[in-house]
Amino acid sequence: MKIFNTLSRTVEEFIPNDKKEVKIYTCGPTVYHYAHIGNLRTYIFEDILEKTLNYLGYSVKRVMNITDVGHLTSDSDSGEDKMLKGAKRENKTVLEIAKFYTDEFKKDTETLNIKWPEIVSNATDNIQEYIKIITKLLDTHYAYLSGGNVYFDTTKLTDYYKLTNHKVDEMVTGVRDGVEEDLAKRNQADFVLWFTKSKFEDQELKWDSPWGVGYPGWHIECSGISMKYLGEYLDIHCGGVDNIFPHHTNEIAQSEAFLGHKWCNYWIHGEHLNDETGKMSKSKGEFLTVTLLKEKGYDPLAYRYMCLNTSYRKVLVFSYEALDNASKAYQKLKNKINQLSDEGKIDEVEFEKYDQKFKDYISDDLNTSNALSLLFEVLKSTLNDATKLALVNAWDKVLSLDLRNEKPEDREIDVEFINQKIQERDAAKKDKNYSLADKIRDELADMGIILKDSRDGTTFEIKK
RNA sequence: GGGUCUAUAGCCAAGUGGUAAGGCGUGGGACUGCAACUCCCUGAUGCGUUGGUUCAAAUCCGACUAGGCCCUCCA
Repeated sequence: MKIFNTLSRTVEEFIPNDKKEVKIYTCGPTVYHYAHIGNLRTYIFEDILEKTLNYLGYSVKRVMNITDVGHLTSDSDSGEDKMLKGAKRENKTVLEIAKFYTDEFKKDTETLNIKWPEIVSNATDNIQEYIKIITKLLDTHYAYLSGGNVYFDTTKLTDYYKLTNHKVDEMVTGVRDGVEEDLAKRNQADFVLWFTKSKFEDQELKWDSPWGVGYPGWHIECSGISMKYLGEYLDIHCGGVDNIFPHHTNEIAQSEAFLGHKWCNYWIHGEHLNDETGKMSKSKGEFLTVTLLKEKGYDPLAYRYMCLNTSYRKVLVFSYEALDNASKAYQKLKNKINQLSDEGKIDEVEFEKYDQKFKDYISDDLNTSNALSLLFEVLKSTLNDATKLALVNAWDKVLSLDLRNEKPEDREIDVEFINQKIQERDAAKKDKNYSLADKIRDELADMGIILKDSRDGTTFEIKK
């Protein structure tokens, strides 16, 4: 497989440390509010990555964190603690908020057919890991104590900026409004590993540590959780592009200083979903959630389709026009598939030929756009239905678009009743009583039963 | 100011040196009582502008224009 590595800014051949099992760490959500669909785009991309690796024969061990402790808390930041803000907003404790929004996030991922990682760990469940790492960093002088906090000394590294190509001298502090310089730091780029002093006096969650009661800095959680579950050598670390700096830059710094060797070989970042004005945020413009899409009558998987129609490395601009576009295409795609019959024998030779093409596309830096085009090509081809369906079923393991409507077995369907209605309508049609015929059709439609007239008679389909 | 990315038809979008995939929409047709669904046909002498390299450029190089993102909250 070929994949774009942010470390080299080129597409590289993917070579895992262990041929059999690929170790992936993905940065999870901060659970202080509902996720918007832009947040979810990143998880869709990571889901495709994991399933692509599976499809190509690798087994994957994937770990994700849930940030359930306020981690804004740099003294150089005047923002608010997001977790605390969420708790205040809803009159709950931080942990209650975390639990609630973790569950909501999980529901959203299920709706979008995103596989929940094998291991998901809360930031607050791994405090001892962070303490272990920080202790060693202090012993080896990569870290220092100042003003009650533990800082990482970035000048101890020669390649601190290897992920971003930033130049130290050109860095500007306080570009964003309200950012102040932290005077306890030795160097501008240093960052906090452990807090005991913060301007946020009401931080709820605190733990004892060798440096006093406090809480971890926000970069240390990912390093700690990753190394705890995946060991010293990581294959892939993912996240949204916004994490490249400072979060991933600092993760590399502290992890490699701790380990004494290279930590992760491939850094893969998903681009954002923007709106017309730029970056999507929870406080600006319409708060686009999965629930909102449903309320507006969209199938959430149409959004997944929209994401798969382009590269994970390109900014996607959200518009209802684009979503309508994707919805229509997705619906038509499913219609085409659901009129195929299971009859016939699978043409193994053709199956292999097309399946190889599919693998070539998805292993080309996850080119899902071409994979979808190939799907349309197959449906248009002269292959028999059984072969087409076999390909659809196989590829949907990666695409996860529910391409075949499940038979609605969970719903009681009175086939007798429907057939009787169809007969009534046929009779009405024969009498040219079209108003009655249309009335019957509309009534059934209201019940979610869609009639389809064809040369061979009328059939019906149950809408989910 | 520094870093980084993007610009292809009304819309989404593939394409990484060999003469512009695919989808949506539009228009026409088949089917139909009418719809819906499905099927067939239909669109860029041109890929932000402009120089250059080359037998050959959407693809490589330079300049310019427009825009996004990052530069200590962030997917």
